[in-house]
Amino acid sequence: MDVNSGRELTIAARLAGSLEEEIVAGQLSPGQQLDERQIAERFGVSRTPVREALRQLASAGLVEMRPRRKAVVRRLDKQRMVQMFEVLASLESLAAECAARRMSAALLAALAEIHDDIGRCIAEGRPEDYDALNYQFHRIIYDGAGNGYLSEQVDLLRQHLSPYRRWLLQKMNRMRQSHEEHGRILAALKDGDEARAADEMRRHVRDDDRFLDFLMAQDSGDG
Amino acid sequence: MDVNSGRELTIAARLAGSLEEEIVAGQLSPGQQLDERQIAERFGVSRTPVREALRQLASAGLVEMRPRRKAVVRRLDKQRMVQMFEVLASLESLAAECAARRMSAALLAALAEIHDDIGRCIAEGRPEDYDALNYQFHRIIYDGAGNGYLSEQVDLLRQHLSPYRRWLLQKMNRMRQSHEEHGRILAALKDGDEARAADEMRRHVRDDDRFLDFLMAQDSGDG
DNA sequence: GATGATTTGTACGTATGTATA
DNA sequence: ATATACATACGTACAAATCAT
Repeated sequence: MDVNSGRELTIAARLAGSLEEEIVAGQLSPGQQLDERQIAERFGVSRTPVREALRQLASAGLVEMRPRRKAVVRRLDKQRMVQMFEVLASLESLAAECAARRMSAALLAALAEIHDDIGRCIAEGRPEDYDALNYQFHRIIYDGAGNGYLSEQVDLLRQHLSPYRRWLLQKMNRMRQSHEEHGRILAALKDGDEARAADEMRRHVRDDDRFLDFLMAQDSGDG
Repeated sequence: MDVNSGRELTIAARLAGSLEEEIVAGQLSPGQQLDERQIAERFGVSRTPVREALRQLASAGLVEMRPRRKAVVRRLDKQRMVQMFEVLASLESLAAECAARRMSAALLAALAEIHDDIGRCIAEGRPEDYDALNYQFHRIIYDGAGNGYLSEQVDLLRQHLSPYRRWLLQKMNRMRQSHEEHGRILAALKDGDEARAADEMRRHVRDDDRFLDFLMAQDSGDG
């Protein structure tokens, strides 16, 4: 959870982490303005570390900063979101491909276990646990890919998309279908079939994309 | 060159751009320490915007900042570099795949022209122009992919790798082979063959990767 | 459109932590 | 190991620009 509490980081770094969490969790919603002074007061610090944290988040793509304007939580339009899902699908697909080649037996077992957990979570009607378990499923595949850089990038991208993904999953119950897809990915990994693993994963993530497309066509899109 | 001179950006933003250019161009080499005060003096500003610029670059992955230490230009170890090339190959492959589907005839013509330019550049022995032309070749494919986010991400990744790529190309003459590979990519795009375009592109970028691997095994690796 | 209030951008001083003799 | 030198981290002050009236 609070990754920063242990080590003695700078205030700016802690702020960046906290703000990032709030954005990802949806407490700070896209389009919202971020007042430096207000944030500084809220955290009981001066504006200097706040500014540095904001600039860091801006560089990470979570907020937008224009020269003399308030920073705002970045608002993704439909097109960009679809584009990001397209890239996410490609990266996850790469991860699955690498994992099929390099994944350890232990990790594979852990993956199977998470898959079962998700199955139980759905059967017993506890959708609130789904998000975390789903993340773990994918996370294990990143780890199994043995590519730390890929891991970081995919993680970042998922974080950026998470506010919207959450909204997506809230509105429609895609969990059942998603779980079946997980099953196919798992099977491909067990077989060590790189191409099939990559393909199933790409399809899996792209289904989320199509859903999003469908949903945003219903809600009148943003500005 | 100085993209920022036109608009009225903040000093911090200008600094971030300038420092990024210097890092990418190799004027600031990996591992080098960045002294806030020294940079501030060099650009004739105070340390505040320098700090913000450094934090931005840190978030972008170009420099490393640890709490009370000097910021240093990020030094990529061999393993990480290989991992980054692996991701780059995947993203470029995705771009080629999308481009095969969506690329306009005009862009395709431009691509063919650049390809010929590169051919001339090699034939006439002007290797100094190669880098820029090579970048243009790839750049046109990103544009043709019609995915702005992908474009940005690939661009960023190439920038991060460019110091090492430059060193790579200086040491060995891979241009001729690279040009042949470009030819195959171009042909696949003309045929509108998504799978082949993606595959050729992945192979093309991975060849750079293997080269790097080979080279770094010769020079005694860094610490 | 002009003016005042608010907010961002930059400079600088002090405190705290790091490296070194 | 202690102390000295030094660089960073943060806070505060002021200037410049934006927004609202």
